[in-house]
Amino acid sequence: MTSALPEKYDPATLEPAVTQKWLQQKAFGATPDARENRYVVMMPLPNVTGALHMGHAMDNVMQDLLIRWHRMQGDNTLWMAGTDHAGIATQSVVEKRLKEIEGRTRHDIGREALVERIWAWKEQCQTRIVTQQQAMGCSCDWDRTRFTMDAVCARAVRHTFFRMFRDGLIFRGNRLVNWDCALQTAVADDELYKETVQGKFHYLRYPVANPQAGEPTHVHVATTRPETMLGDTAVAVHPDPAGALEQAIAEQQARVAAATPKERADAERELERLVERRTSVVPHLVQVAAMARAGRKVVLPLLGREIPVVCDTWADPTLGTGCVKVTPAHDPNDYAVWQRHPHIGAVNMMQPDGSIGAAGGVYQGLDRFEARKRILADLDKAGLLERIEDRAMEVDHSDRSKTVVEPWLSRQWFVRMADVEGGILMGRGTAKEFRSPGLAQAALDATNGTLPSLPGGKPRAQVQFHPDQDRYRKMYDQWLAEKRDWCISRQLWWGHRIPVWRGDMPVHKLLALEPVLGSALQRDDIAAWVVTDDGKRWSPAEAFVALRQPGSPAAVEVQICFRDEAQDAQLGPMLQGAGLALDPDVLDTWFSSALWPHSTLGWPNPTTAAVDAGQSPMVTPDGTSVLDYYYPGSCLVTGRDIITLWVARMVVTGLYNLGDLPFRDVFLHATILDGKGERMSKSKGNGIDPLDIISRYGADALRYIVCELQTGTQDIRLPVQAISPFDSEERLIDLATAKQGPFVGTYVDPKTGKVFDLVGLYQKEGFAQARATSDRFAVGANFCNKLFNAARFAFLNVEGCTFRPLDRATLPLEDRWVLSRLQAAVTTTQAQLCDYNPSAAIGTLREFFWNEFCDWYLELVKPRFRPEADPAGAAVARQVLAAVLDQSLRLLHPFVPFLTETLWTRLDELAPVRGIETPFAPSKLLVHAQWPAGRPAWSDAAAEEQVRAVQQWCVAIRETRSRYQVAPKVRLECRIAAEGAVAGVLEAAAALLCNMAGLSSLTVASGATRTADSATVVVGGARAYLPGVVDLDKERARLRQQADKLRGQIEGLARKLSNEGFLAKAPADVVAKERASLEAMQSQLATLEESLRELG
RNA sequence: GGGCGUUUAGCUCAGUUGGUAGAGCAACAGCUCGACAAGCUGUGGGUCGCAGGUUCGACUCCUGCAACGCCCACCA
Repeated sequence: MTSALPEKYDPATLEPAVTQKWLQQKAFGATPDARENRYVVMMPLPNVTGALHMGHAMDNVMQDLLIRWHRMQGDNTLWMAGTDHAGIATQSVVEKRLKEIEGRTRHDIGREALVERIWAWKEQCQTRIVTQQQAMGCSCDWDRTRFTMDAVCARAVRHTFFRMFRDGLIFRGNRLVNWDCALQTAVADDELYKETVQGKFHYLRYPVANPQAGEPTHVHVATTRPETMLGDTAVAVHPDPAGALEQAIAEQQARVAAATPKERADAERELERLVERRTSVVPHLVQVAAMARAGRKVVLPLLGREIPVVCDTWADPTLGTGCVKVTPAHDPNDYAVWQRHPHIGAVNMMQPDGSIGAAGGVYQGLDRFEARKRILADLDKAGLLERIEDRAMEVDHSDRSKTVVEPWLSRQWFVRMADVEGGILMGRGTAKEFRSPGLAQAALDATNGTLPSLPGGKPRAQVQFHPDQDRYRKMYDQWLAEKRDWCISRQLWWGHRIPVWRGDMPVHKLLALEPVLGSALQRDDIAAWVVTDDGKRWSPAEAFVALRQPGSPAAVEVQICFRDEAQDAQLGPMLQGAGLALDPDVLDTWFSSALWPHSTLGWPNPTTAAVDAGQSPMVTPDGTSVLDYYYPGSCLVTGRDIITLWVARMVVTGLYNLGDLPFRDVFLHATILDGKGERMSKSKGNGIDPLDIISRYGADALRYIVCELQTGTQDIRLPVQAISPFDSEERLIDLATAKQGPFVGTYVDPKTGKVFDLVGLYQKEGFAQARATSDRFAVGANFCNKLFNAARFAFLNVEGCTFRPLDRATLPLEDRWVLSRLQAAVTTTQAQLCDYNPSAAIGTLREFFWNEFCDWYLELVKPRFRPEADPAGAAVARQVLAAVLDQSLRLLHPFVPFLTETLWTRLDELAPVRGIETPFAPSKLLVHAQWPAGRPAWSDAAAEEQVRAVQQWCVAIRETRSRYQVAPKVRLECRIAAEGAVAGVLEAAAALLCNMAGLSSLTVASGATRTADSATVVVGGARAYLPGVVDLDKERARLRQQADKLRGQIEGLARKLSNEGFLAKAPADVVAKERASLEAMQSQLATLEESLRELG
């Protein structure tokens, strides 16, 4: 069977056939074997929130590039694929659609129905994602694909939670969280974004309770969120307002003194403002501070609750009124005040849905924004609203629901990231066990090379960031250094349920249970804690002792976690009988993705991992597990936006569970932006589907461009147009200027005013689906077309090629040259890939293949394939051609795998054995072919030098022809006046030059003379005459122009070389180089001048 | 407010340790010559954001400024 190529390059038919072939042959499967060298990449698992966009394409292509490159280098290569359930993100997408399309909320349909819909959505997304990845050529081991909520991952989550819980690293605390009132869940700091809103700053007056003579009757406070006053538990004032203000004034004076003229005015204005407060504010504050010390109170307006005045340095006499209302349950700073003054207490005035709770008195039930209006109106009526100022504010919004988040006091689960007393045992029970001060510290040590050595004394590996180690490590370090506790509970319906049974229990009941519980709780698959209201935490054994002491609390909370899920069913009923219930919350999605590098490999026990039907086993017949073989991995490829969210957490859990890093290298690729410079994202609806690009340009073109775009750390702006679905003729709509439509990912066509759908999610709603396109990818398609056609030409000529050992020294010039250039390309490409520079690597290959191989070599060898040419020469040319094509296909394969694989098959049919001195290693599939090694022996400086001369002459002659508009078909006679080495080279290469420059004959003689109608071509110090090209005026002008340009350059160089400073201080080799180049120019100028004299 | 990044041809971007600026696309002129018009051949185009400094010499190093972007913190 032959695989003859079609006449035209057509990726749309070629690529699916290749995909099918790869998948059928399971070409990407990974199985542990005897090889020591392995290469493992864990795919940054896409969320099942929609289709992939170009940002994912970048991520996937970079990984595939590295994977294919390493696979060809002979590494045992695993690329693990999979998807993330993405708790809040997925649930909110499904909820949003429910709202948009059906106008219903999750509460309308209920928990079960919603979860069911999310599963259906997940299946749909996952199918689409895998389709997209396979269309892009991702060479993942598809038989090991995981999902963060599948049985294998779920078990790892469970075990990790259990271990951390048992180690006391997971705890439940009453903390202020960012509350999303729309989704009704806590969200992490990094799930927030800022938005500037026009808000108002309200000055309120709180009456003093029973004011005494000489005391102010009111205390003034200011707030942007007046409704939070319902939760106020104190008013704070600085303990020493006068002193604090004086200090601020002194600091400002110093600033004025040091200010640049430009800053001075502002600094002085600020100083004046502060000085003015000495009289306008401080006397009042001093009185208030005295009242605070006297234990005086103020009356909370509207509610009539008396609240204390406290002294706290949080209240800043330089700002606002100098006094602050304290709302511990709804403001992080006020929360801190509460921690310093526990007696003031905290009042949570808000319900989970953002409405006012029971503490809000008559305002109960109102939405917070409605309550704000009513409260302001009522305060105004009571004469307690001093004034209102407009003010622009940066307000936190939830990334998922796009609504304002509220700081909200609630009980949540946390992972302790800070150092703990006695440290933490990392990798417990493994050979790599070590002790770390804390989880965050372990991750910091991992990038600083300060992890303790392995038990044998060998130093541990260190995480390295590429391509800018310093910059990205700084980001990572800065974030981790805060060691902030990680809030892991989410009040969602979609995710891993928190596996803790808990409930309040009267102490006498707990103590009565000791005989039963005592022994059970010592098992190593059960962990339990007893927690008191005031935050004490005891192990059960400690609790049984402590709770018998006098003064112990009457009730405590009991928390129990089982290591294995099955125990929930077995022992749950008993716990329920004792008044405990399974925590209703689910885990933060990052908790499961943090485990990805080992959960996917079957940790904690690959032998018993419940893989899906049809998947590859986790353990080979000889007993090697994928976890042992493939962990730790090699390289993590991702965008810099999740260094903190994900990278750091994977390092933490890898060290904690296994005592070893999940990867050594982190490759951070560029971010893809849209035409407006905004990051592509699913939630913004500006992400374009790689399949749209593929359908127009092909996956190889997409990959080529994505590689070319990845230069270093530069973000990539990708202007995108939609192809109008409303016209029969193609019409492009610029997405940077088109207005957004009603739903995410829909836009309005400016011409027809009709809405179209770019993300393909609203067909059912009747919106026409539009494909996106970007002409940037045409460049990639052009390259593929060139590759295709060059190969086609080669195939016309290599048929019947047989291998016989060639002696390079005897090969014709052009053959030695192309092998030398190939060798250079191999070495350079390898270095650039090692350097994580795909753009440079594909640039090198393009340059070699197109500008050297196609433009010169193919043209140079063509004569040898003509029927009248020497058959022996043709045979050698065939062999060299096949060999260079072979190596080129291998080199290009990681970049443009589909086309190269297709061409490889054909090449194998036409010339099964290829090589120069010895045959290259064969392979049926290019995927598994051996990567070209550098062959220093193929470097041939002499051949390169000679071909360079041919090229220079050729270009110079072509330029002359072009200037005189000599038709390409017209073959010119050429006489070159040259001697010595130059003449030798030209004589040897005369045939090549005639062929390339369209010459009928070439004579090289020291005494060559021009005819009257000759054009003159000057290269270096030699001259060529092209008779028959007459126009003496034009010729003179041309030569003069050349000479003038040269004179300018010579003048500059001469000036430099006459500069004594340069001669004295510049390195000798630089001076020598400049001298040589000056001499060369002078020689060429002399020749030009002589030519001009000849013309008269 | 703190930290980081970017600014080079009309566009998108390269430019490794300082030695007079490169590519692709676009533009212009000419080519249907047996692989390729998604191509071939040739041409034009830049005060390297601005101002100083170091140096014999600065796109490159230092300082300041401007514009744009990102991250972190804060905002009663």
